[in-house]
Amino acid sequence: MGKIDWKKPEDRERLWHSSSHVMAAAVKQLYPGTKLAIGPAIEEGFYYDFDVEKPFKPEDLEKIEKRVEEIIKSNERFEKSEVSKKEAMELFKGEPYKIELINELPGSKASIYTTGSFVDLCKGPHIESTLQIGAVKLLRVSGAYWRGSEKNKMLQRIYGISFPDKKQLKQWVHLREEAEKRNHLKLGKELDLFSMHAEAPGCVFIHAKGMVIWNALVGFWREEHRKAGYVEIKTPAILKKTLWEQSGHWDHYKENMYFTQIDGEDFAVKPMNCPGGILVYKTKRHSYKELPLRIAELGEVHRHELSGVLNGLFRVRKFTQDDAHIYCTEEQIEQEIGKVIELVDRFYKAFGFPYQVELSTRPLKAMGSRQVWDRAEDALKKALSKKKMQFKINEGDGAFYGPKIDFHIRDSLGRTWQCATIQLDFSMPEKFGLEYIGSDDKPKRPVMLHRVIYGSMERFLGILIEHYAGAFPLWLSPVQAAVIAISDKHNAYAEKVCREMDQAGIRAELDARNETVSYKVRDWQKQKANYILVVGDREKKQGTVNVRQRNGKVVGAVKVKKLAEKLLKEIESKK
RNA sequence: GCUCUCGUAGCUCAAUGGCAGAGCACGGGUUUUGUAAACCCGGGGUUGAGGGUUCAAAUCCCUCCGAGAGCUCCA
Repeated sequence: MGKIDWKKPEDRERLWHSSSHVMAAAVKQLYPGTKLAIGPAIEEGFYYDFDVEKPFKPEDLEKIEKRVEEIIKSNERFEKSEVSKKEAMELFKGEPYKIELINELPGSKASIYTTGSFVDLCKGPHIESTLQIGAVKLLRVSGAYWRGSEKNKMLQRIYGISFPDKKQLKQWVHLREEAEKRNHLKLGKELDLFSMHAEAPGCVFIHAKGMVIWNALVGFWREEHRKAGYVEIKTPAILKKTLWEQSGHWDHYKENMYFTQIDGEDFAVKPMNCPGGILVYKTKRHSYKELPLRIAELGEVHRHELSGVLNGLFRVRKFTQDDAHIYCTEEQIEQEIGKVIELVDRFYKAFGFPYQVELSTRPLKAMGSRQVWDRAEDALKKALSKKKMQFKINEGDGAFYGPKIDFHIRDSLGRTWQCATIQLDFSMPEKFGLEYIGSDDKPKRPVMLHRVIYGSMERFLGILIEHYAGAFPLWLSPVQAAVIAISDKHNAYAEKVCREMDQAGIRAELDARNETVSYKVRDWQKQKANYILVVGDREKKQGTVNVRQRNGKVVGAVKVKKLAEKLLKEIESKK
């Protein structure tokens, strides 16, 4: 019997796909009326979709898992055979989903796999025997639409994962528990960074400590944008319906917008910042000499997302975009894209995020001429190539008004997030009749570039919490130094140290509580303060603090001034 | 929006039809502390909301609200 090579993706796929068959077999044995849909291997594990009368309960999963284990032990072989479509139809009589699939098969044959008494329509490949599945765990059950369309019936999907041996399962479970410890909702509560309330579903309440991180992010953002030649504006949240009709949001985005009436007139809460920004652009005549105009806005937008898609800080209804709109000539597109790419790279390097780039091109229903699109796509490609960027092309995935570049960062849990995006827009300038005066004294239409880097401040904060597991680098950390007085005799000195650190520009917090040193050290360690400074008689006499690093290492006595200098350097380095 | 699961003190959780509890946190006191939890005492609840079944409901049923995991969606 061949060995499963865990490192080979194709072997994992064989194992998982086979496991899904075994699970389907178990379900069929336990619930004979069940209709089978499909059961593929996925990135991590497998699932099988079932059409059942009653949805599975968690207890059912245990039962199914037990039966799966029994089937595995019985050493069933995976046997492939080819039958005619007609035979297949006969074989899968009473399985409407399989019949639908058979009907769509090209040619006259169908490939089937038999495992014991279980038969499935399947191309394979599979493992040889169920004995090769060393350990299985069924993870969860959820609804899933047949063929992924909400118009179809909702089936019951069971997710699972399997391994060649039990030890690997144990490791995997352990890893998952570790990952769960960095869950941003949990850490957000423990570290007092933010909260969410039933009174405002999908909205975030950012606490004082969370705001420290937020402001550090904004500070970095402002500094980098200033250096990159941006100016910053602020536009209102509530704007008249007529503006949204003009921008096209009324037609295309109404479902996701919040509305209100004031003095008998309709208003909408902005879901995007561009129309407001455009009004600012239009307050005066612009010359070609001013272009490119880079106008940034930390814009708070509201989008009425479906209740089921809300997800902690990752998907919210009210969020802050680190938006910017660049108005430029067509000739300037390439250069401007290049500059945005550089900016994005600088940001992600600062946080240690690896990222991938995707380019989305002209969709079927596109606005503007093919030539303009070709030039625009060309400009995007050239800008990427010039930066020696590897990128994936998503044909036809662009917005209707222009092609776009997306940046996907990978977080510590291995999930990818689309954060930064650069979108070319020929549509808005048209709709709003934007102009600049060219060197020939004739009015011209500028191209508009929409871009974000963090994407959403709220989501980026969530990603950072998990990325760093709550242990923020010094420049972002809410409490950079906690000063612990050994007894209340030392409170005055501790307070002095705290003040000195504070005046040097370090976020220091005094802990003069009537508790033991151990208690306070433990507390600050849990709060992930970067440095814990213990002061008692010795330190008071020498004008020092006793430094303990976040990793638990006690460095020893350091003069207050020296420590402040060292920390400032560390903050400066953003490490 | 759809499917499943969940909602008990500020937090983490217990109580499975029969007196709503524990630890932490919080308040008061003792203690004056040297690097991951000192000790004693105390306050704290319309069990998410509303309705129903029952002699009796945190527990069973229905509706609503909220959350989590998925599905669908994602300018």
